[in-house]
Order: sequence, then structure tokens, then C-alpha cells
Amino acid sequence: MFLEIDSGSPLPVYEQVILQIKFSIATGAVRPDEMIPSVRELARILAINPNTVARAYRALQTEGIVYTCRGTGLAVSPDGPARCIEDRSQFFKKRIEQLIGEANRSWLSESEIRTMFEETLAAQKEDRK
Amino acid sequence: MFLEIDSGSPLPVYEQVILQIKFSIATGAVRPDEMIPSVRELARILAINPNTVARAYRALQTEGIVYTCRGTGLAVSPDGPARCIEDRSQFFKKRIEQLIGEANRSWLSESEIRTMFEETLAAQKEDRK
Amino acid sequence: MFLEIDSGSPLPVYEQVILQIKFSIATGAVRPDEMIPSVRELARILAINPNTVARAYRALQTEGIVYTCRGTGLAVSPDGPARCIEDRSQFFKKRIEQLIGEANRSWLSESEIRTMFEETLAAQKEDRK
Amino acid sequence: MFLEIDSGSPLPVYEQVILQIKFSIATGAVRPDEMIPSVRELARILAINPNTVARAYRALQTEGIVYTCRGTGLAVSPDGPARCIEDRSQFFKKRIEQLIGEANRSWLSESEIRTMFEETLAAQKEDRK
DNA sequence: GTGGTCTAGACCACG
DNA sequence: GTGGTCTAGACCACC
Repeated sequence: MFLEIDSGSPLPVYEQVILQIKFSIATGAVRPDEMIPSVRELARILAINPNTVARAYRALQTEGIVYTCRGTGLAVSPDGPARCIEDRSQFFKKRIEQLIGEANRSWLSESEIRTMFEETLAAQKEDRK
Repeated sequence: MFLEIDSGSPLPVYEQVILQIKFSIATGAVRPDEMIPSVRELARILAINPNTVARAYRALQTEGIVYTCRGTGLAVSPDGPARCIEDRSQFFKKRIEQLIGEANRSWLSESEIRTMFEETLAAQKEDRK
Repeated sequence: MFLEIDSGSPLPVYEQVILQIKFSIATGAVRPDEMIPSVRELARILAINPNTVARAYRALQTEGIVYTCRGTGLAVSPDGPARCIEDRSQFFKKRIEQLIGEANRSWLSESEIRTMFEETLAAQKEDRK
Repeated sequence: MFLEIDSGSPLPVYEQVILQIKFSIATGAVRPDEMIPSVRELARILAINPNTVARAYRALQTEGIVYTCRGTGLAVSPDGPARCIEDRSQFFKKRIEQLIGEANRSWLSESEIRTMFEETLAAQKEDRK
């Protein structure tokens, strides 16, 4: 399990934690009934306030992605992976829809936006090498 | 000149106004030294708070995209179009970088994100027919 | 609109706030599209921390009971009343089921538990006179 | 002696154990000077943490409901039954008072709450058939 | 050790 | 003025 917080992102930290945990579950890094890091531990690792982590965990719990084992911590729900894969998909679909919607409203042509997209994709691919 | 506000968007209203005005200038809908709508008029047309419009106009002014004609209103600067075209480009590049950055952090593959992008592009194209 | 917090209750304060707001909506004290008290105001009235109120309000929002008017506050959703009436019902049904379940497990007879119930009902009725 | 733990209950497990033991004593399933199950045995039977059972037993001991037989275990005090019957009564009275108090604060009418109560009573009676 | 609640106070974005 | 985020630190219940 490997989490990454981008403090420069417009997304609030607690939402990034939610997403990253979901992604970890979606990719199978944490399996059903396995425990996720404790609030305090994750807070220490990410160097953020435990309350921020707790808030993210609370959201995951009310969503039914994880469940509490009283006194011992939080574990991934049996149907967690399926939901997380779906969520990830939905998340990016929404973002892309917004992006393209704005492009349309700004009269950017289809080919212009596609070019930008492909260029950025290629550039980031290069970065990761 | 044709503006469109999406109240459901995560972008704050005043930013949408800024963008839409810039886009109008970039596409040539308003030309240098032409006047843009008054604060009150635009607020009425878009059914939003005049303060919000005023804030957007203030930003455009400090950016030098528009200039004041004492007593009569605001007009597009001579170098407005060039700057707006550049801004629009920068705006979308940043958005796309964020999107792809998040996709990477979530372990979404290049082909998955591209598929989503192309599907949404095709879907919205269909909608506009 | 009239809210009452019982600091001696086993229910956490923020949940009491959620319930009381829901009850106010259920009984029609606040109508759809009407605004509910601001976070700071309610915190002052109830003499609790604004964060506690904010947490309750956040929950109501994610439940779709209220919606945000950016920069101005929170208002009751169109379908808020219906949902709140249903919620209130569900809440008490669950509590009663738990109570009677425990009574059964403790081998308390039906008549014994009914007697207690009616006595308490009568006693509290007397109190309110 | 027959104990039942509801892991979905909002009551903590150790309290459920205390209650169930008390109820067993109240109904005469275990008589004065008879021994109650050992910590390990009960933990095994209920499939819960021995620490949880130990905590419940400690509470029963400090309340004087049970006493230690050095080296052999715990037995019911001579005045155990009387105290347990009283405790059971007090427990349910408190619960009912809370329930009706909340119903009042939520503006639920006397007849509404009574109807719910009687319906649940009838439903659970049906279930046990 | 675990999560959960609550307080206090700072800062930001929005209208 | 509004809500939203984040930090810091205290206290509690549970296992």
C-alpha cells in the first residue's frame, strides 16, 4: 500500500486520502477483511493531522467501503473492491465530462483539446521513465 | 457574445464569468475597444449576484484584459485577444495535467484514461447534434 | 424552529443536532428552500462548538436533506420533508426494536415491558403539564 | 444458563455480557452460590475476546453480584438475585425514559409512539412463534 | 493499542 | 456575512 498526497492539488487533503485508499483497494493492494493503516499511523506517514485522516476514514465507513472492528481498527468490506473500481471509473468520467464541457463552452475545437490531451499524456509518460 | 454559467460546476461562479469573457474575446466575439456588458446588465442576464460579476470584472481589469472608459464602462484592450487565446490554452493545459496526474497516482493505465476521454468526447459530440 | 440538546444523552451532540434539524423539517418548522440557521449562529444558540454544528450540517448535506447556496448558507431540499418524516419513523422503529429485543433476551414478559412503557409515558405527560 | 450476544448492537459487548449474566441470575437460571462459567470458557462459547469477559466479570465483582472462590472461579452472591431483578428493572426504565424523552423532543405524539411500540411488540411476538 | 467526539482557533474561498 | 478545510490537543470507550 502506497499513498501519495499532493499538497498543491486543488482537491482537499482528506479527499485525496479517500481517493488514494479507494485506489489501493481497487488495485488490490488491500484485500477484503484486511485492515487499513490506523488513523494515527497514516497521519504520521503522510505528515498530516490525525483528524484529517479520521475524517477520510469516517467517509469511507459511511460509504460502506470499510467497516470497524471495535477496538482493533478498520478493515475493507467484502464488496469494497467492486465499489472502489466503480468509484474510480465514475470519478474520472465526471472529471473528463467537466473538462470537455468547459472546452465546448469555450469554443475549443475537438482536435485542439485532443492534441493537448495527447501531448500531456506523452509528456507525463516521459517523466515517469 | 454568449455566456453560459453552469451552477452545478465546481468552478466558482466568478471564475466561470472570467473564463467565459476571456473565451469570448479569444474567439473574437468581442473585439479590441469594443465594450463588454455592464456589471448590472450581465448580472441580470446570468441571474447572478452583481458582486460576483463585479469581482470578475475587477480581475479582468487588473490582468489588463479590459480597460475602463471613464463613466461609460469597460472595453477590451488592444492586446486582449492574444492574451486570452494564450490564457485559454494555459487553462486547459493545467486542467489536463491535473487530470492525468491523478490518473497516474490512481494507477489507471494510459489506455484506460484515453478510452474514457475519447468516449466522452464522442458522447458530447453526439449531444450537440 | 426550536432545538434542544441534552448533554447527558448517550447520543453524541452532533447526532442530536442532525436529529433535531430533521425533526424541525419533518414537522414543517422549516420548509423547502427556506434556510436553516448558520453554523455560527446555531453554535452560539446551543452553546456548542461551531465545528460540531458544521459536522452535523455536512452529514445533512451528504444525505441530501439540505443543499448549499454558495456564500449564503444552507437551505432545505425540495424532498427534505418527505425524507425527514420517513427518517424519524425509521429512527424510532429501530430504537423500539432494540429495546424489545433486549427485553426478550432478558426474559422480561410482554406485560412487564408494556407496563413500564405506559408508566413512563404517563409520567412524562404529567411533567409537561 | 443461556447467553446471547448481538454484535450489531450499539451496546458494547462487555455491557451485553454484564446484562446477560445479570438477567440469568434474575430469572433464576443461576442460583446463589452456584458458579458462573470461567472467563476462558465463556469467551470461547461467545467467540469474543477473553479480556472483554474479564472486564464484565470485574464489574460484576465490584458490584457484589458475584464473589470469588479462591482458585476455583466466581459464584453468585446470596443477595444476587434480588439486586439483579432490581437492576434489570432500572435498566429498562432508563432506556424507556430516554426513548420517550427523545420522542417528545422530536414532537412525536403519544399515540404515534405507542402505535410503533405495540406494532413492534406484536411483530416480535410473531417471530418467536 | 484502536476509533470517536469535542473544543479552540486559524485560514481560505465565495457572494 | 457564509460554509469549508486543517491543525492541535484533550478526553472517552472499547478491546
